[in-house]
Amino acid sequence: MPEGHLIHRHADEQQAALGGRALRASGPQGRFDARPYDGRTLARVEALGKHLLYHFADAPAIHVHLGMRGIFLRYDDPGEEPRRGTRLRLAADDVAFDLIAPIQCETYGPAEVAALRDSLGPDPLRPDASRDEAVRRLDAFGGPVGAAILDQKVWAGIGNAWRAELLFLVGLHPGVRDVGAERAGRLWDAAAAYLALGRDAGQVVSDPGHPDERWVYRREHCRRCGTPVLTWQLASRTAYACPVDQPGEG
DNA sequence: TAACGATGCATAT
DNA sequence: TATGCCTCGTTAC
Repeated sequence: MPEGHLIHRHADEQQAALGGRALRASGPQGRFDARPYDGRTLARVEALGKHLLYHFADAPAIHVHLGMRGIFLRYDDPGEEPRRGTRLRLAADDVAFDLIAPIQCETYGPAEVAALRDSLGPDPLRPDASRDEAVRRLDAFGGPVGAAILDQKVWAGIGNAWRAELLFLVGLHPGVRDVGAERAGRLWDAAAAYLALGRDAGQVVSDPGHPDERWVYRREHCRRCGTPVLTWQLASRTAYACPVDQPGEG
């Protein structure tokens, strides 16, 4: 489930629980050497799109990407044994967070942190994101809008479920190529609003009155009009669209 | 209980 | 293009 809204949720939760505290760090699985971090103070947990950065005062950052399978487990008793395969445990005296099956968990020096920031477009959940820059990057992308918003260099944090639902919400077919500044701006505003709802709810929310429902994502029929949902491959992922509510095939 | 696909993407081929 | 992540929910058997 880890699209950007859940990464931000993890960052917020772990910042609140662990930020500013001296931590016990361990790598039970053996694939990540956590010893340099044991006893260090965690300055800040930061989300950038689907990436997490753990900043320490006197040590390089830790970079984590969950990929599709990565998860965090929270233990309110840090004495609990980590389950097999735990890549990283960060613990205070009253809580522990275990990282399982991430696609990336590694030490990042300042240059790597800077390169990561450079590689990502604006993140609709970050207060420092520029709407103008987001519109510029989307408008400048040559291909279909459904490929653009999955490209993390264009916007950071959107995944396949949000692609489907956000494009539905603004009535835009994923194949449309020349979105223009006005529609790009409306799509950005929807992303910022709905990802915030999703972060707070802990799931994709595309209809606040029915948070467990989707409009087209992984549906047979459009939830609004009942027309069969079209599916095809776009940017190596399954795209979903209602031909009635999202006209204008690219 | 097993198979399968999935909300991601780095890495190998 | 294929595969690997100590995964998970749903579906099929």
